[in-house]
Amino acid sequence: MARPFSVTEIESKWQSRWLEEGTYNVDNDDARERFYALCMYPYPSGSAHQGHVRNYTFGDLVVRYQTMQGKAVLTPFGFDSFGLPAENAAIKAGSHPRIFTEARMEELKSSVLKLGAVYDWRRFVYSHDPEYMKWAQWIFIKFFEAGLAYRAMAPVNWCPGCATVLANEQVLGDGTCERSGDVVERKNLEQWFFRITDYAEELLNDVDALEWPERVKTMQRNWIGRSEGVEFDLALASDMSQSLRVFTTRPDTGFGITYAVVAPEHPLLERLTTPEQKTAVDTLVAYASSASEMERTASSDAGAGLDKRGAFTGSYVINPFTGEQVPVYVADYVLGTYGTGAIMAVPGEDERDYAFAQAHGLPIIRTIEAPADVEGSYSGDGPHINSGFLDGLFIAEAKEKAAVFLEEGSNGLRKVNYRLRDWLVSRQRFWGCPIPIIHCESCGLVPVPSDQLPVVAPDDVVMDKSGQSPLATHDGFRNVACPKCERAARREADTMDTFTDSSWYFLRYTDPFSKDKPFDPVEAAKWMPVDQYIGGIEHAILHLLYARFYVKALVDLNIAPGIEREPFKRLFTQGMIRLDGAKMSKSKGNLIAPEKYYPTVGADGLRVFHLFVGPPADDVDWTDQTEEVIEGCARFIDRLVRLAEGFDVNFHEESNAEDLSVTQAVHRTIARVTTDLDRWSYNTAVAALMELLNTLSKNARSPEGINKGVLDNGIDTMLLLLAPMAPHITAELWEQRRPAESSVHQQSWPIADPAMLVEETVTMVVQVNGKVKARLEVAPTISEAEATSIALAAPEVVEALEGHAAQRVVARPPRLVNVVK
RNA sequence: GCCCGGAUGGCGGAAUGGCAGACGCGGAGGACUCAAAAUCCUUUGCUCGAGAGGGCGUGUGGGUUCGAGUCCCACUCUGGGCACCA
Repeated sequence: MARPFSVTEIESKWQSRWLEEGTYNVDNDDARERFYALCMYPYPSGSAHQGHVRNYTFGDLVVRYQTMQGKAVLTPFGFDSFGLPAENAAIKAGSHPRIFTEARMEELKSSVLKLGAVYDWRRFVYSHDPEYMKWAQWIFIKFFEAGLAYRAMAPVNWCPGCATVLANEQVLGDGTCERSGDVVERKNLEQWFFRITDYAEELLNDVDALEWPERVKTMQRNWIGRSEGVEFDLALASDMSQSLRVFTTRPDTGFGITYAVVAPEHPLLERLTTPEQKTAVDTLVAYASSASEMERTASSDAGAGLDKRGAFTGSYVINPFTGEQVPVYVADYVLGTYGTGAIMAVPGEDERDYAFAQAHGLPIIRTIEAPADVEGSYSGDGPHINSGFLDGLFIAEAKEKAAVFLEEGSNGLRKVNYRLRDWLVSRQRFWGCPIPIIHCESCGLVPVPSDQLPVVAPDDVVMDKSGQSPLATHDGFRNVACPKCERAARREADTMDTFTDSSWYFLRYTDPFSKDKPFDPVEAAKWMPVDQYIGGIEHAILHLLYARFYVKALVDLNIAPGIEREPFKRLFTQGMIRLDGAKMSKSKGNLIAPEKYYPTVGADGLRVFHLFVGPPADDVDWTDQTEEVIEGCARFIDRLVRLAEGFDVNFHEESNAEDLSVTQAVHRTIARVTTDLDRWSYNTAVAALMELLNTLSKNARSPEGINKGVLDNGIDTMLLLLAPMAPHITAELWEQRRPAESSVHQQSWPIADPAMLVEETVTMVVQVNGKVKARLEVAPTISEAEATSIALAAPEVVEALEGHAAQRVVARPPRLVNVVK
């Protein structure tokens, strides 16, 4: 494609100018209104892929647009540079993860620069920077001292093929390892946790006020999974002084309890098991804790449809509602980690209990009248039956009465439970931030003194596949004197989950200059919360939840006093790019590198494509047609260049009616593009600019020509409106046309003149029975009576009425009149 | 199974309850050219018709309304999230 200008020359000229002049550097004492625009902290995966391009195109548009709106825009960049892929690559090549990571950081940085995205590079932050690690560890210690970080035994995901522990997100839905495909096993190890559950209630409540996509908010709510219920005791039939504590959200169904179930891990299981049942129970427990654990819980099938394996313990408990004895089972469908690890089972109203009762021949009693066509359990509302003092009541009222009953007689306690678990933050990996704790036999867990931070892993570590942290076998690293008693002690060998790094980087950006603290709360408060956060939907739960937790905790620990408790005011989640139906990603190897477009359509052309291809939130299918659409976007830029350079343009002196309508179109476009950019409708904003270009060029190329001032104003306005989308060519053309003025990017965003938005005439549609019969040019101020009378007088309407009188006339001046025959 | 989205020309997509298909891609025709590319112009939902013009049309079936792509009900298909959380 021959283009009317040199893409590479112009783009590299402006890119180096923005970089050298620090055009988008912004100081913390800037007097303008502030705006914090942020794209999610990227993992340095090498050169950018189209997903990055899309992300940074949107982010850069926001930065440049808000700058033209007169704001001081904070636009930082950095890297989430710790992580397993670099470690695996290093093991394979016998190299060091830092070498891989830093090479890839350079690649991605250069990709981003070639896209023309602008940042305040003085604020550059990356996770494996010792300066950053120091404060990451300092925060960990603060969490530890406040009891927010603790150690406990926990089951972790172990991949036998990779001989390493995996993060939850690396385990696929079917319980296999995303890399090797092996079935992931469960191992019990002592691990570090953050007490995120302390914040469950606040994390849930604060979701409501966030300006986030509704589906992301829903996903967060579901993940936290709040449920209200009652915890109470089921007395053992053999010894009424002993009891089994259970949790239920449906106390109203208590008359339907026909058995109870404890989890295989339940501490009381051994005592509940009678000698005759011991073999059956042991078999079940062995099965539940076996290597195929993940196969048991993870399934593509509905949970209730899974096999309901279980065994009778030999013991009985008393149903407090009926006084009857019911058997206690052990079953793996009850989780040891939720509620009390034991349940009352009500097969009549619970799907899972029903399946279990069917499989084990246990009685099923309905306690709510179900519609006639319901087979199996019924969880809907209805009057209670077979329920003594609850008979006739509906769920809400019955729940309340039943709760009071349990409170009075069975140690009942109303309780709220969450699905959310504490955050397991330790990783047996090398390429992460070391946990700054020393294990001392006499002093216990001792934080590394702050003057010894950061704890940095030594380079001469052997990274093998033993499965324990490579740091664990490095004596130089591990052996250390206890900071308290100075006796021989050992350093923690685990590193932190990389999600901890991305949980506060946006705070460090606000003040990366502080040497004596992670960030100055006063400086951070000037910028926080982030006004516009932009990223992929894949982070809808984990990253966003963790970062929200971090900020709340940092405020409460007085590390970030005065900062908004929610870090991200507005979130936009872009759609993903798909190739042949699969998400485009490095790991799938189905990338279309943006580099190939820079010499041809340029960054501007590629950016306009990403804006124009469809709604920013929607997924993009990369197809055969895509290349042609990208070229179409470059063609749009070329047509603008030719028009701006006066190619084939005719002028006339006096300004005429056509010129006025062109100027009106210019102002209408200002109004449309502005509202479109504000509501993230970038595809229609580009369409509006294409339309304006069509109007300008049509008039300028007509034999009568156009008034020069009108055309110049039209082109200048287009350059301003297009500047955030195609920053290079607009800067170049602006400089050519107005060499004495400052850059297009330093201009104010244009404002539509309201007088120019008023049209002299509008087309009024006249319908008969909803079918369009006539179009009339009328004044926009036309009255209802006037509109009605000229509509009825229109020949097409008279004809359509065939002499009948109109039954009814609906007039919506000035746009429409509908005559009902 | 539960919870969210989505379904509009050949394709990507536009449309505060008021002219369906803006804008672009692709197609067709033309201008320029020895020719091609590039560029520019015209045209392009389907269908009947020589034409004027008519009929049909936003996944399906109902409903509300003078009027529905848009609102309501019931489905179908499709994408995603969660998934034995009591």
